[in-house]
Amino acid sequence: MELVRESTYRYVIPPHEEMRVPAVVYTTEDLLPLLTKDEALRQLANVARLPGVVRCAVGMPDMHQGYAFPIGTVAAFDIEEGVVSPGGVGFDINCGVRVIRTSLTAPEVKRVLEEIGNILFATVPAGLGSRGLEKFSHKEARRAMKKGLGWALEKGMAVEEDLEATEEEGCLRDADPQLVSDEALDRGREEFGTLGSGNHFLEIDVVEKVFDPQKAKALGLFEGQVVIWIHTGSRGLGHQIAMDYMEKMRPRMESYGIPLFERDFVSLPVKAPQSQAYLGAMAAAANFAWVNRQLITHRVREAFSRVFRRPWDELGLFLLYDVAHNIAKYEVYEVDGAERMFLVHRKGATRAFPAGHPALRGIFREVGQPILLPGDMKRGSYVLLGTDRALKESFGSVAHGAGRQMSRHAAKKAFGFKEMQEDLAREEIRLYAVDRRRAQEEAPGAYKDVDAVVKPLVGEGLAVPVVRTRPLLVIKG
DNA sequence: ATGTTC
Repeated sequence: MELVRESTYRYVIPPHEEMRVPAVVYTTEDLLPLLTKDEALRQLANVARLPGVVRCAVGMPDMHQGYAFPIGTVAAFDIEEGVVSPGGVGFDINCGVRVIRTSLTAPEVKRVLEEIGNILFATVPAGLGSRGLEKFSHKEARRAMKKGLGWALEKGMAVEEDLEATEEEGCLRDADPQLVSDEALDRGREEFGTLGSGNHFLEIDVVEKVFDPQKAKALGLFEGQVVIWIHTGSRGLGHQIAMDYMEKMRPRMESYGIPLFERDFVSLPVKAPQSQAYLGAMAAAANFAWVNRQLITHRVREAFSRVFRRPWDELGLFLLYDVAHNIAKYEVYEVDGAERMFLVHRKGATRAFPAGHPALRGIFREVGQPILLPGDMKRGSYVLLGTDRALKESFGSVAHGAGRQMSRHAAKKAFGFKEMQEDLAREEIRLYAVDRRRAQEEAPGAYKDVDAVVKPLVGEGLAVPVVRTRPLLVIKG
């Protein structure tokens, strides 16, 4: 696969064979060997072969092989000529990240860290197959999927500020819960407010470095501050919807003359009825995921309130922001000199809108949209801001995390749980894990260095760093 | 990622 270096951190696969547009990859020389060790570049070239793909297929520095589209991909499709692809969204629909601010400092929280950790570990269901504390009726589950965070607001488990600080205000209006299968709905009903497993986590971090004091202040962030990270998605519900619609859409591809590059590389024209149905069900799963992260937020607020014996708002536990990194949405871009609506797929990629963007609410319209970019449980995570450059080059998108550099299998063999826990303890990081063997797959060494992943994004002007945080306490499924 | 098997 020919990869041409066009600038320091921007590489291009020129269109060849049936590629309709180039593929662009943001990376560093150091990360380049990781990009070529699997099928990710070939998969990205396949994305560039799909009908109606515009400008370029974009690969991020955390890109690696996935089912169909690589994880770490952004691609936009023309509404008339283009396609929608469930494999361009991923199985965990609206997997995403949120950060809760606090007005607490590290020393204040360290004194009670064990108590908070024990409460959170007991009250936030985590692990594979974990069930929520409450099983909702079919009707209630459908209402939640239709209304997203508006539903949590009604239930007294969210405040208005939470909606303002969430991408799409936590609700895709196209959601149609009637398009969600009974099987998917039944899985979802038991999964409200659960963390899940794999790379999902709940973390208490401290802001260890401020890159931009003015922007940090505008976002309510300061050095030494305690913040909480939540990474989870739509659990079995989204997974079931993705599978259901791949099965429905696959047999229709031939009649539209769309090639099937691999089993899960399913796509149909945006206008096809099956595509529209997928988008309605996908939106329902996305809304469910926002509710899921909100219910966990509610538990976090309760835990802090209990330990500090003060209401959560007095402790400053407001939402910094919530971003989706597995989703497809209609967005406006300028392509070939004209502004139009496109269907943007982000799979393992985070939206990165700049200040002034009409989709942003409140303070974010002035400052820009926070990009929440988690690293690993030892080296920490970044908060950055979107830029005009990202809007012009990468469909307002950047990477979604450090990205794996080691397979799950290899990581499990390389890292024992106890040595990992001890290694973290030396850094004063407390680790809780439901499944120890599964946690081994998530060892820091299994991930790329988050600093290295952020470097090309900042270097090419797609994002501006605001703060870096480091973990004090980690909960894994 | 996922009732650990698409």
